[in-house]
Amino acid sequence: MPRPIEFDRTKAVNRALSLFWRQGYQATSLADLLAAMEIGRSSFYAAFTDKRSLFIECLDLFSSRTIDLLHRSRATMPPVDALQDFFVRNFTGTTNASGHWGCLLVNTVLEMAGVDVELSARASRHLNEIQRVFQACLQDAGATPEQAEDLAAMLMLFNEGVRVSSRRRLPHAQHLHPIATTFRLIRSAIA
Amino acid sequence: MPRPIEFDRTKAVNRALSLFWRQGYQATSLADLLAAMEIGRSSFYAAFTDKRSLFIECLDLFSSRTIDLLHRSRATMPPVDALQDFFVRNFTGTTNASGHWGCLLVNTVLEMAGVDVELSARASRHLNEIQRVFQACLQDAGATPEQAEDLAAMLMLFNEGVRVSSRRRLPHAQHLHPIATTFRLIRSAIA
DNA sequence: GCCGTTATGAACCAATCGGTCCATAACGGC
DNA sequence: GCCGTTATGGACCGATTGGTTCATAACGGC
Repeated sequence: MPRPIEFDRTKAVNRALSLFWRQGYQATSLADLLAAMEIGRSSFYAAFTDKRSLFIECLDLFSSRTIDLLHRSRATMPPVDALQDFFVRNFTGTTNASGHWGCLLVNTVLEMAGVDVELSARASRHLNEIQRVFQACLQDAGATPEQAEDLAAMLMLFNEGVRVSSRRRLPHAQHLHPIATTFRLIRSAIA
Repeated sequence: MPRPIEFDRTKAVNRALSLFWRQGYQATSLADLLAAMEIGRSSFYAAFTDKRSLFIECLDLFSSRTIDLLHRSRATMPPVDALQDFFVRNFTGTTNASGHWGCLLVNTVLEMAGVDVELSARASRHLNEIQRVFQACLQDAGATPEQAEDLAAMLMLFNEGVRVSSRRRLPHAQHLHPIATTFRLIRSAIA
C-alpha cells in the first residue's frame, strides 16, 4: 500500500512549526509530529533528516517571518507605530490562537538554555536580528544611533517580557496597559 | 546492604531545585535527580511521591525564597533601591552561577504552558505574588496605589524580560544598561 | 540480645522515546 | 506495457523514560 501521494512539504513544516510553538521542542514527540503533518515515519526522515533538523528549520522560518512582518508594518505606517503594533498584535488577534503561544524564539531560548546550547544560541541570534530591526525603526523615527541602540536593547528586554507574559493567560488589559505606558515613554524620549 | 544512613531531606531538595532550575522539568530525568540528590530510587519515591510533586515543592520553595529576599532588601535599603538591587543581583554575582539560570518561575511558565497547564499556572500565581511585593515597595516609595499597580505591572513585564535575557549569555552590560534606564524612568515617575 | 519498624539498594516493569530497515507500490521514461 | 526509480507504510530496534516491588539490614524500644 505504499506511495499514495507525495505530501506537501511546506504545509507539513507549518504544521510542525505550530506544534513546536505551542508545546516546545522536548514535549513534541515524533508521534505528535507525524500525526499533525499527516505523513509517515519514512517520509519524515527522508525529507527532514531529524527531529532536531526540522526544529532548526522551523526556528529559522519563524524568525524570517517575524522580520518580514516587521518590515511590512514599517512600510505602511510611521516607524514607532509599526513597533507598537508589533507588540500589541499578539493580544488583539483573538481569533489568532497563537496569541497565547508567545514567541518561538523566546520559548526556545529558555527551554534549551541548559539542555541544547546550540539550539538556544541559534534562537538567541535570531532575537539579535530582530533587535537590529527595532534599532533601524527607531533611527527612522529620528533617534540618534546611540539612542536607537539603547532603546532597541530596552525594547528587546520588553519584548521578551511580553512574550513570557502572553503565555500566562492573564486578562488582556494586564498586558496592553504596560505596553502603552512603555511606548509613551519611548515617544517622549525621542521627541 | 540497605540502610546505611538517613539522607538529608532539605539538602536533597536543594540539589533537585538546582537541577530543575538549570535544565527545566522535562530535561531533568529521574537518573539525574537521584545522582544529584545522592539517594536511591526507593528513598526518592518514599520521600517525594513523584517527580512532579518534588518539582512543585521546588517551585514553592523557590517562590518563597525569592519573596523573602525581596523583603529583606526592602528592610535594609530604600524601597526602590531594593527593587533595582533585585534586578541587578542576577548579573553582578559572578560567583553565583545561577545568574545564567534566569528565574525558575519564568522558566516554568514558558516550558509548561502548552504541556502541563497546572504547573504553568502555579508558577504564574507565584509571579503574581512577587508582583504584589513590587507594588508594596513602590507604594512605600511614595507612589499612589494606582501608580504603584501600574508600575508594578510594568516592572513584572520587565522582570520576565530580564530573566529570559539572562539565559542568553550576552555581555553583562547589555543587560545592566536597560535596567538602569528603566529605573531612572521609574524614579522620575514617582518623584 | 531479641524484634518489629523502617529506610534502603537493586532488580524489574511497561511504555515511550527517536531512529532504522525493508518490502511494496505508484510513478515517469521509453 | 515493461522497468528502474523513488516515496511510502509498517515492522522493528535499542535506549531511556518514570514508576513499582521486594528482600535486606540498620535502627529504637524493651
